[in-house]
Parts: sequence; structure tokens; C-alpha cells
Amino acid sequence: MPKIKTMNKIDLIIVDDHVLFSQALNGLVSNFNEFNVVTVLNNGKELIDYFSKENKQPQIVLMDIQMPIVNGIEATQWLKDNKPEIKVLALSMEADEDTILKMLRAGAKGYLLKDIHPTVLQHALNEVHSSGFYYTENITNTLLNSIDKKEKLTVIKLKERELEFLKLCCSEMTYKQIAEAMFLSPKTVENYREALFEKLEAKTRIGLVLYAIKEKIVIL
Amino acid sequence: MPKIKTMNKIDLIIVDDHVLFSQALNGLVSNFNEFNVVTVLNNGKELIDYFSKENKQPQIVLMDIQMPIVNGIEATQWLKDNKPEIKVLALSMEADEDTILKMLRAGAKGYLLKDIHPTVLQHALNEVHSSGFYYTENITNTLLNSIDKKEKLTVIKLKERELEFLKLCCSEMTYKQIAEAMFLSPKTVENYREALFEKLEAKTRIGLVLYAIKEKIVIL
DNA sequence: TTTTATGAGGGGATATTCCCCCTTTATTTT
DNA sequence: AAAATAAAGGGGGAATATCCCCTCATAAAA
Repeated sequence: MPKIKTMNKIDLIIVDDHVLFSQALNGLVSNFNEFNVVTVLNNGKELIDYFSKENKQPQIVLMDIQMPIVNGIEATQWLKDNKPEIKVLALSMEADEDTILKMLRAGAKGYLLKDIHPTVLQHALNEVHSSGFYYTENITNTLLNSIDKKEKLTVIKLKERELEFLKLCCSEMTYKQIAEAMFLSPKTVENYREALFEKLEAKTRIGLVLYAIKEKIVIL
Repeated sequence: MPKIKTMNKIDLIIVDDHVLFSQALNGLVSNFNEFNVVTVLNNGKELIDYFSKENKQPQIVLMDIQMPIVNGIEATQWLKDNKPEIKVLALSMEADEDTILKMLRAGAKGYLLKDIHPTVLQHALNEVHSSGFYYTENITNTLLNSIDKKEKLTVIKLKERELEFLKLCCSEMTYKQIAEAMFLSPKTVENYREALFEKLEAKTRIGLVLYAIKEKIVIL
């Protein structure tokens, strides 16, 4: 039997910090005979380092999102800025709108969840290579949802002092104590309270606390 | 060349809802020549169903934790109760104390994170098979930590009605409105409030809210 | 039979909420 | 340059809501 030619295969790089997954994925993708895994990297930093050393360029990067040091969003942005011809296919566990949006804005050509079937991955890789993109119904729906929400979203802007006050609200301090902590008169903190009630559409201090926690302004 | 014998291999089952991962893992483990992947299942329910149909029994189950329908902890508990001779090796992304503890209590013989190197997995599988368990340093440290904490932990028990009240507290309802919602007199909800203040060491309603969110009694 | 869970109340002290009102200092707009 | 606006700080007074005691009744467990 002659040697199998690999020259016509599509080169790709896997970036994922879960070594077990990335190694296993390596085996899986290597079995798709139209693809060739050039290397497996552990995070975005390694990807950036790779391109500053190597001259070889893959056509596709299979990119995880949550990774240490340089995450998938940052790495994708870097590729868009520095190697725009390389297509990034995001491969993540997170299905939340915010993450998907950030990833697509950073330049990802597709977004897959890790619970898909291997054949879907194969199809997606082929599509990304031939058409340049691959969007599932799921992702499209998320985008649609996001557009609907955008109207009332308008990203509420809080001033420094309001933020400080809001954080203190998420404690058992009374407003009087908060006033002391902020070196203000109790009457001034009432102003902050009223301002936040309006901005955050809250009617009680509980509402402020709920908002702060939901928006991760305070971490429990 | 003669057929490769598989009869001396150690049979194992993979349970993981991330199809891409489980399939890839399948390939990986199948390459370890001392192991044979009998089947790959998507969640704990499928595992339980499998044993009610099949007579074959694997020696090891490689079990993910967060899965739909029946999760890894429940499935492991089921195996302990129904197939105690099968060894469960947990394979998860969560490294939080609570999850690890629950999994080990449910009978897992080891706990690996998904960011380990394939060789570690291979070693762990061998150890679980030969020694019956495999605990990493990581896990041991977590257990030690947990013992230190236990003194002040004492797991606060809340009654049904208290829980109901606590959830309602995490809204902008006044106690009067909560009373109406619970079909109680405002004075009775005051009793619940006082009882929770004592149990949860809170001094204000904010304290209750903070506790409820921290303990995931309410999800935002 | 005493404890526990549940439901209800009185009375009072603080805290919170919700209106109004004000000054001073920057930053924009006109 | 003058005027308008925003940002930061402070206040009076009043209506509720919250908090903190303490007592009582009943039914179901222990």
C-alpha cells in the first residue's frame, strides 16, 4: 500500500485548556479524512505565541472560550486583527447570549456547543472551509432574541459613587451606616437611593440588591 | 495477522452528555490497549436503562457530573445501590468542594478534572481497576479543607414554609404582600422572619436575601 | 408529656420610602 | 460670555415598613 497523501487535507489547530478533551478531539478530527490537526494548544496565549514562531498557517482554528491567561474571545479578536484569513470555529459549553455575541463580534465564523454529535462537527468544519461560515439554528435564534432585547437594554450607566453605594446596599448596613462609611449625610445617601430606584426600576432596597447581584456588581 | 483478542481487556462505559467529548473520549480510551469501551451513554437515565436491559456489566464507569435528566451524582448513587461491584470514576469540570464531596459520598472511586493529560486518565483507570480507587492530591486537599470547615457548617435546616417565605423575601414584596401570598396574617410572617434571622444569623431582610442567593435557594 | 411546627396578636422603636426643598461646582450649550 | 445642565452634597416632614420584644392557641410528634 502506498503512503497516504496528506497534502490536500485542510489544516486546523485545536485550542482548548481541557487537555483530555483537546487530545480526544484531536483523535476525532484526525479521523475525518479531509482534515489534518497541525497542533493542539492549551490557551489563547499559546496560539498567539505559535504564530509569532511558526510560519505555517492553518485554515481553521477550533477554539474553546473559557481558557486561562488569554481566553477564546481575546484570541479570536487577535486572529481577526493579525491573521484575518484564518477562520475561527468556536466550540464551547456556554450557550449564553452574551458569550455567543462577544465571540461572533470577535470574528468567529461559527459557534458550536460541545454536546453536538461528531458528524455535526465534521459538517461544520467543511462548511466553514467551503462557505466561510456555519451558523446553527440555535445561534441564529439567539441573535434574534438579542435584537428584541436590545431596545430596553440600553446599558444602564452608574456613576462611581452610585456604584459604591450600591455595593454597600448589599450588606446588612442601614443607610445611616452607609452614610458614615461614605462620609456623607444620611440625606445624601437617600438621594443616591432614589436615583438608583429610578435608574434600576427598583422600588425597594431588595430590588437594588437583586440588580447588583444579577449584574455581578457584587459577587457572593 | 490474527484477530486481536479483546477478551482480556477491561470493559468500561462512558457517560457524558457532551456528545463531542464522549465520542472523542471513546476514541482516546479505545486506544489505551488495556481498556474496551462497551458503550457511550448521554446521561444517568440512559445508564440506568442500560442495566435494566443488558446483562453485560462493565468494570468501570467513567461518569460526567452535570448531565440532564439524571445527573452523575444520582447515577453513581444508583450504581452503589444496585451494582456495587462497578467502580465509578468521576470525570468533571467542576472542582468545587460541594460537588466533589457529593460525588465521593455517592460512591465514586476517584475524581478527575477534564483538563488532565490523557496519560493521567490511563493511569487512573488502571489504578481504579487494580486498587479499587484513585485519588489525586487535589481531591485529598479538598477533603482536608472540607473537614476544617465542617465545624461551623452544621447545615442549617429550613422548613418548607420557611423556605417558601425566604424565596418571597427575595423580591420587592412587602411582608404584608408576602403574608397575602402565603395566606397568612402579617404577624405570622413576622414569626418566620424572626426565626430565619436567628437561624441564618441575619439582622435584616437584606441578610436573608444574601443567604438565599449564596445558598442558591433562589436563582437569579 | 413535653417538644415542635404552625398560626396569630400587641405595642413600640427604628428604618425605609417618598414627597417636597436647597446650594455649590463643573461641564456643556447657546 | 451667559445660560443651561449635570453631578455631588444636604435637608424637612410624613407615611409605611421593618425590626424586636413578648404572649397565646392548637395539633402533631417524640
